[in-house]
Amino acid sequence: MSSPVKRARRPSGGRDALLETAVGEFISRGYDATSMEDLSRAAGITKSSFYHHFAGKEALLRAALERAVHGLFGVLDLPEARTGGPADRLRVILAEQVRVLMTELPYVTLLLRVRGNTETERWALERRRAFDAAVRALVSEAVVAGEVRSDVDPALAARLLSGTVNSIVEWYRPGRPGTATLPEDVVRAAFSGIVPAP
Amino acid sequence: MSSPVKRARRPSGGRDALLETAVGEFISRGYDATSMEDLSRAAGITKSSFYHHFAGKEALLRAALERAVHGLFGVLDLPEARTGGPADRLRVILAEQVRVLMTELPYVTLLLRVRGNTETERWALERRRAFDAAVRALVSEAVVAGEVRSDVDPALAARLLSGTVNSIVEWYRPGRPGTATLPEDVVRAAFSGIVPAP
DNA sequence: AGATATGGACCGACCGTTCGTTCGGGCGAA
DNA sequence: TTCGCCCGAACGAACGGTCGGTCCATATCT
Repeated sequence: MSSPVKRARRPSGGRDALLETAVGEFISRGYDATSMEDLSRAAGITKSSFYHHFAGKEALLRAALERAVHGLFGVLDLPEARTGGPADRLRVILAEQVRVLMTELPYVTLLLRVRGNTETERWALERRRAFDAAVRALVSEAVVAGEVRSDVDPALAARLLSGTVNSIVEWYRPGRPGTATLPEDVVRAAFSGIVPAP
Repeated sequence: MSSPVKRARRPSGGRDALLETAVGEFISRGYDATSMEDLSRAAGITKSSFYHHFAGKEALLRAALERAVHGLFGVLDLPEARTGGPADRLRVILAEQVRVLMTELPYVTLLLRVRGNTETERWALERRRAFDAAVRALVSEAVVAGEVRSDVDPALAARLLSGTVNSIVEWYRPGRPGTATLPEDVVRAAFSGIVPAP
């Protein structure tokens, strides 16, 4: 038989498990405030062992941010996000963006906290801007097509939309009750009000 | 004549000017990634001179966070925020919260980035939670009073509201055109949709 | 008025600590 | 024996913070 599935024998695990642990630490303390020793301790190995799996601290950040960016842009490539009226496409993208945010929570959280100190962080910021620009263009399309009320500034609406969706990472935690319908709830809030009149 | 107004003769200025400069650096690089030498350079004085005005790095953070918290809680004490129906009070608080966010932009921005690494940061987090709890209680009141549609989960609505409002610090910059009506625009977006149907 | 003392603002040099990273080697499975 | 995985010890750099002292406008003394 061919080589079986390589499974982690130690609790520290392989690259992916190490990355997940590290991202968790980055999120709870902040990237700069987290030392390589913090990461090693959380993973159950020494600092020098960590360098056997990753070239350095920034390589960890890079790997995490790439995963988040990949997930986010995957939403834009979805078939349902590329056909139909602008308002419907916007609905699909919103709901899917929320879903990516839920499944890739730690990585997207990290992406949303990047400040642009290093080349890696600046790359991530540029990708975020590109994503937001795509959403903004879609809102403009929807206004022109008359599919949303004309008293909205597309730029403002797009910013508030991004802000609303992205803020979910501040409180959503997987496995908590009442969040199964979150993507649809967010779409409804966006189109008919967060606190709608009766 | 009595002693005249003491005015800063040097560009570096007194405590307030120093604090403003420091907060600006904290925001653009992140608190942990900003060194005391970065701050001194930005203020035009040496590191040791900076310690003449502030006890240390954390004292700067504390001063900035206190200013932000004070501004935010001032909104809850407004007369219009304490009388009338829950929906109207919510409207007032939302608009005023946006206004505080605009006038105290750098300080509130810093407050929203705190992670809880030090005692000062944990205090700030606790104050933020208290503010959010007040808003959440108000949303619940509005639902009970029938002033908003009953298909909203008050907890979710309150979280999305906070997220939407707070996300403004990510893009709002003073003196930019088209933001004069921002508080009212946010209230409208919250009650009838960010991207409202026609 | 002129000499002297006071105190706030500022500075260069330095301290101990912690940081990210490197290095040489140990150890068990294949 | 090789190779993946791991380790303790150490590196130079940068960090937050301290120290003794200079400068100078103003207040006080003679």
